[in-house]
Amino acid sequence: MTTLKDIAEHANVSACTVSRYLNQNIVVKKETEERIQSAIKELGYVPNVVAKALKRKETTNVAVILPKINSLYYSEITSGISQTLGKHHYNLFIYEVDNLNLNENEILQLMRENMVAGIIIVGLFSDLSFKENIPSFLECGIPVVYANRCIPYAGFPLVYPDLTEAGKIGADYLFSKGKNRMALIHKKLPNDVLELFLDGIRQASKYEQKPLILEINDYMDLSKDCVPILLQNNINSAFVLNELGAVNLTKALVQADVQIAEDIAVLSLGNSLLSQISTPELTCVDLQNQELGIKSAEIILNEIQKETFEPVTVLEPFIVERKSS
Amino acid sequence: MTTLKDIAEHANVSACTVSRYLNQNIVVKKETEERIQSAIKELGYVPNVVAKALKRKETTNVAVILPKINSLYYSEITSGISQTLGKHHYNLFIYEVDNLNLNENEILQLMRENMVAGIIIVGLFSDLSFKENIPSFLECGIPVVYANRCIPYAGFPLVYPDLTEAGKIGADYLFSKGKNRMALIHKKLPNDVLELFLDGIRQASKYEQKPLILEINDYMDLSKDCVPILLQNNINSAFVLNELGAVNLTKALVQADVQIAEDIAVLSLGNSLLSQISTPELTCVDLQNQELGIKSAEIILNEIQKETFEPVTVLEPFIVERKSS
DNA sequence: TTGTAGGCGTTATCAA
DNA sequence: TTGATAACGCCTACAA
Repeated sequence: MTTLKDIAEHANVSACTVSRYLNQNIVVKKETEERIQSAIKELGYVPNVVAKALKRKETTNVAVILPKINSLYYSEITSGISQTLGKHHYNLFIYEVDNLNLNENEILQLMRENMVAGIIIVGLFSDLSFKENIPSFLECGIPVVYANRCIPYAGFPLVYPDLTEAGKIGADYLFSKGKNRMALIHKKLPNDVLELFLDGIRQASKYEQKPLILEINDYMDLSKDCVPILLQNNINSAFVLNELGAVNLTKALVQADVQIAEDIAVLSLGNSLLSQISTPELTCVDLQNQELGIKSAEIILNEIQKETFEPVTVLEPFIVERKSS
Repeated sequence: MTTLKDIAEHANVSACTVSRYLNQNIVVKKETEERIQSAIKELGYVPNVVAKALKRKETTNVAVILPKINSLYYSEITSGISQTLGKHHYNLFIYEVDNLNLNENEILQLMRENMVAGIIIVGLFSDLSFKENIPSFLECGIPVVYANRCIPYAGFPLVYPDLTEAGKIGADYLFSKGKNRMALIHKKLPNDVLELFLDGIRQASKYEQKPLILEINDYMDLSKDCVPILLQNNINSAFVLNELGAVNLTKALVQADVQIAEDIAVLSLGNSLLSQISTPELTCVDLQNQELGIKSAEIILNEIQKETFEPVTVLEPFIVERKSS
């Protein structure tokens, strides 16, 4: 393994000259530079990032902590993060909490052991895991971004989509299509998060409409447990706050001979491949997952490098019109 | 930051005793052990993995190199890898080649700089990137697993699904449903890979059937460019070697009033959420993506720790029956 | 513009 | 069973 010292000897300079030349673009005599360069090529020198990290007490590794990677939702966010980190020559660690079998303190220990430069915690917007642990992360001097959770600012940077705006533009859109009896369908969202959407819907309807709120779960048969309720209540639009739920509900409606869009419009929250390949293709509110990742990464890099950060970054959702409404 | 030395002083032993106690379970006097333990708790010691890596000249970080993470295909594989690495206390670096803007040599350099313990290269089975570079990885002493590519053994471990078997069981299944005029539809698969499937199909049909081979791409309108061909040729089953392609073809067929399963059976290659939410739900050949990840990780860990490896690991695909055939 | 020397936190070697 | 010492490869005062 070729080291800096080898290069130095081969180029007849000191190790520190090589180091400075390599790291800080500090001015070096032209002739020296050439000698160093050719030594590097000749000996095939590759800097040792680990040694550098030990000395500088900081790595260029950023950890992303998420429930699981194998979902379009999380992998889109991750992709945004990966893009941005890559551009800045940072490496990306992935920690899947669901697979790791570690509690939050053990994960903190893992982060410290590995001297990660920063941590991006990503969850569902209904999920608050790690929130209580962030102060201990910060105490250790590890920058954190808490992504995708809509909570009040509490001392660490937040990045999340504007769920009230999502509710508003969703409702606005459905009303504009003449749909005035809306069902708001969600999958185990806690009340405070649901309230964000409802706020938006109230704004859009000027408080004149109250959507029918329906909670679904993985074990329900939507055909039996959901569609009849919609029909009995003369619902003509369903705003589904869960993309897979929207796809499945659409299926159930089609099965029940409901005309999607004409009879009941379906609007899904989230714009992944799922909405696109559903039959009919789903109109949706795009929450900008990839952008969420990009922003999260930008913020953590700022924290790492400049030690300052935007406290709260809110992403604006938008409608993508397709066939289901 | 508390170091090993601090613990040593606090426990009145030498640093090396602490180190040995922590790492190798080497016998230590009960009393000493207790002193060390309490010092660790009292001072809140967290080992420094970076320093350890420098000294030992090896990290516990494994790099996964893949085209992009935001697809169900790659994220399932990644999830399998992540699971296994996590169990063995290894960390997972993700490098998205499509986002990285680096050529293969630069990526090699990145791996070396970071002293990764091993590399898992994941691609489509039709893609051979990095193949030529693997010898240089190995020269540097970095273990590599080349996952998902069906090539002859060439000195480094391979993990891939048995595509011939996939062709065989797919064809067997379709024949068993009385479908004797098959179209084999693929998306820019090179001939050698296509040939693997065809081999399997020949085995199943005892060389009596020749499927109609059709190549699709992202810019085609399947309704116009594909469905008519199937109808003109009296095709009654479509084996689609691309999951999204299968979903889209199914849509196009439904649009053309073709009865899926009765008129034309659709069989997709790959069993992600896409097949499940398609209408009708797609019968498919499951290639065991997650298992592919698990196996790849197991093999790289063996390479790293025991310096031996299974040369070739082949995964057996199986049919998952749903509604489309 | 360049060099010297010491240390980042850990482990390996050798000796006790 | 334990300790002293010297590295691992790099960076950074400080000095020249």
